[in-house]
Amino acid sequence: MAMAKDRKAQKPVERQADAETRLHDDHHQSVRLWLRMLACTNRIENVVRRNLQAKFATTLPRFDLMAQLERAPRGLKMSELSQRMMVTGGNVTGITDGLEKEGLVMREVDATDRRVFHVKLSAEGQRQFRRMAAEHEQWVIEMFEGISERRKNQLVELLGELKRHIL
Amino acid sequence: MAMAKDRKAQKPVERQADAETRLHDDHHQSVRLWLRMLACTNRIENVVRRNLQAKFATTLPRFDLMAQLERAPRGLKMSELSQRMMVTGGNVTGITDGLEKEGLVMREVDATDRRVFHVKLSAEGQRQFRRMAAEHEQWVIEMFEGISERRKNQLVELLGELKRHIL
DNA sequence: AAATATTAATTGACACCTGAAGTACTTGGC
DNA sequence: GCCAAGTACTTCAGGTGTCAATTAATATTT
Repeated sequence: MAMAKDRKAQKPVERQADAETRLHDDHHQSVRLWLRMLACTNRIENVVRRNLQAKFATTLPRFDLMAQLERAPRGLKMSELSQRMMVTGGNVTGITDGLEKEGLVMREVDATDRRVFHVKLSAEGQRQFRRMAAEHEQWVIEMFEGISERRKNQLVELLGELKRHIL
Repeated sequence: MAMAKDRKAQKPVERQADAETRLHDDHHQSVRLWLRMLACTNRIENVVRRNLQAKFATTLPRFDLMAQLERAPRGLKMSELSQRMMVTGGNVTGITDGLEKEGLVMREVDATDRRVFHVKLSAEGQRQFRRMAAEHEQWVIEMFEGISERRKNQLVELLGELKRHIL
């Protein structure tokens, strides 16, 4: 992706000795960081997606939704799912429809607010998710197994800070 | 080998729910790392996508394809685009169709092999891409601007190693 | 040269995802 | 009580993405 040629800073930046140089380098630095992160994510995501398809005939979004529900035995509202999965509401509706049709999740009406649904894993959904989750963990571990424990810790820490910063 | 939980007793502040919320305490560190990376990537991607839509009425895949072409003035084959964008060939066909219809790219036939196309940016495509790329760079820089230079360097380095390992 | 295999790109079926518009319900001010 | 504003979810159109099957051209084998 990306990268325009050098671009003069448009922000009022102090003209210290090497300010411009540092800013200039920073441009390339951030974009490079972003592209590299994106490349890593895409590769891992592709592997997980292909494995889910090949071994469980399911998809990443379905797995993701079920993973959210597994942590919330009392169920989650559609809006909560939407927020946690970082996707739009309309999307959650579609994925939930599919899973419900297959009997893996169910919508339960709220006692006091008839607009909201509480989505839960069915017994079958729980069984299936647990089988998938165990394998999923192995896939991820294998992909990261060339990286030392120490570096993984560094990455977790640095990405944690990044995550906090970008809100 | 268990991970250090960062459940700081300090802050009763509710954590923003996201992909990482699916974590159990006993999940492997690699899974934690993966989900955190995914969360960061998703957030940044969402910002870029929304900006591209709002300011240029275009999309991330289109931008991505044009970015690849801008770096290859002699053009790229469909298969090369597919490989560099890390998506399937069928997908590239669709995106290229759209851009071609809008006159931003063109397919040129190969002199010796009539199966291949060389996709190039049109003059208009170049103009438009350069405008977008400049802004895109700013968006990325702004999102990363809370992170120190040193940490960005560390991230670039660590992600580079990760990228090499997962092939 | 003819038959076969390989390669580049496209197509079609299906799932995902967004943004905007629509429906049903609840809430808060009067 | 009424009604406007807000909330929870769904629907719809359009672009993105996969895989598998197909078409067309080139390479290889015989």
